Amino acid sequence: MAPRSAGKNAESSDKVGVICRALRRAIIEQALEPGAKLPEDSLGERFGVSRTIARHALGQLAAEGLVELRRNRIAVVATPSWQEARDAFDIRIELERLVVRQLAGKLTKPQIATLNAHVDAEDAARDGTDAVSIRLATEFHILLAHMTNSPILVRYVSEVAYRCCLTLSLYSRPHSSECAINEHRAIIAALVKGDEAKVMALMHSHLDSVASRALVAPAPQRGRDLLDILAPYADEGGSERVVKLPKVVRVR
Amino acid sequence: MAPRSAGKNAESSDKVGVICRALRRAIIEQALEPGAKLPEDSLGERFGVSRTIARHALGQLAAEGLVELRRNRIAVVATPSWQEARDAFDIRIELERLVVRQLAGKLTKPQIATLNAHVDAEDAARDGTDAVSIRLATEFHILLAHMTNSPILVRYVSEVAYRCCLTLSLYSRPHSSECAINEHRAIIAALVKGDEAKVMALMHSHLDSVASRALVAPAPQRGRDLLDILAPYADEGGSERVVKLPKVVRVR
DNA sequence: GGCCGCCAAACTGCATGCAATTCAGGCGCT
DNA sequence: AGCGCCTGAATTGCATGCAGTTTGGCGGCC
Repeated sequence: MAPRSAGKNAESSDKVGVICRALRRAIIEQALEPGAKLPEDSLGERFGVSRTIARHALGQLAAEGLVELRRNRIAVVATPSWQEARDAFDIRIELERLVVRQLAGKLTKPQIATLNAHVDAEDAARDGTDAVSIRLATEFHILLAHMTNSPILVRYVSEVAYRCCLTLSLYSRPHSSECAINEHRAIIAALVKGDEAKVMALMHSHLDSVASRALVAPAPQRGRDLLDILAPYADEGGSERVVKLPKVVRVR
Repeated sequence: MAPRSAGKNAESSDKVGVICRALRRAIIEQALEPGAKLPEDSLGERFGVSRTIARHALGQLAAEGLVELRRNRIAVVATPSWQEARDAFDIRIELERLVVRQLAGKLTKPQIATLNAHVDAEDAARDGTDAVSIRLATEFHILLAHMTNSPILVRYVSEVAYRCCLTLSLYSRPHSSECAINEHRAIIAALVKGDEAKVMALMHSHLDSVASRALVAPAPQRGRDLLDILAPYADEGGSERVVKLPKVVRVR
């Protein structure tokens, strides 16, 4: 219970951080869809900074996997493959099991209140847009991570949760949030009760159900995926082996 | 076994990537100790690039937790607290259990050969410097992660493994590698045999033993830790509440 | 001697400029 | 009409320059 460093991470007080946070939020609220272009100029202009800063922000987001950066090409919002989405959920399950394992029976009263308040907010937002519900649902998990007081865990859970959001907006159109909210409440209850095994199982099944609701089919063909299919053949090895094909595929 | 995208990540073909890799390696080989200063100028000069690029590289490494970036201050190699070290190992254990779970019984012959060759290399390096053994031991784990063909898993395992290296160089001076090598061999054997539960247990105990060998004591006082102890009291909240104290503490 | 404040050097924060590359659309050819 | 080339506009890669901040050491003062 001893307060560890809740330290601000590297990006939190400068303009780069502002841009990162704004873009992250735009991405998880699906205002920016996967594949959306992010030119440095436009970003810089929009946020009132120079390209240098916008570029740096894109670098950070790329390191988090939210943005794809290819040399000499416009940055785009990442478009994870179905398999990557699945992988992200697998990792997320393990990380969040770790979170609730550390938290079981150790929550303070104010923490419990905070969690309940958050779920209430999720409830209240049920008749709002999907974007907001998704964001709130994700933030619930990040909130839990924060309560471990482990900056590393916070970072990884946040990142992977954002990535999962991204895949949700790619592979699952309808978002039914009521059940998720109930599951959140169940998790809080089990955490308070301190039943470690139970809460780990709950979290597991919660995430697993979100994942399987979202990632139902391997969906080999969906939307603009032709390039994804081609990608593995094109980017193998270090030496820019380029697949030569007639320019048939056109994105957007 | 279908080959997924083994895609190069964002940083791998430009000068930024070169600097990042060089610094990462220098850090895990302890050529750069925790706390070492990394001025943008010097880096740029050393690598023949401008400050802009060096700065960008530092940003990436900061995102990975290897470097600490404080506004208007020289970047330094990260100095994780003991608790952060412990957290990193906890996360690492979960992630690597996931790795070997995915890999159990699914290794191809060439993969097995690669792994064996690597452990042989570890063996051969036993009478070299500690730095090299540590690096090789870490690379064994990253090699395993690569074989899952999951770029996300590779990224997280690599990051957290590097962080653990960093803590090793902080909190544990002597490095006994023989047992680690044997444990690596045992893991390979169990992977080949396909015994999922066994290999997960092996990996768990392997990492746990490394961790407990390294992080024996809570070590509240060790080296330069005064600042770490003070940190939680100083950096709480967003608004730069600075602890005012006579300049007694001096680092280096 | 020890402590405080000041000042120059060092360093970062950021914008801008130039070269190189990619992109898009039009033109000519078949 | 369809296909390919070619050119200008858009965009990135990177270095440099300037302004603001920190650092560390020197001199003065107690």
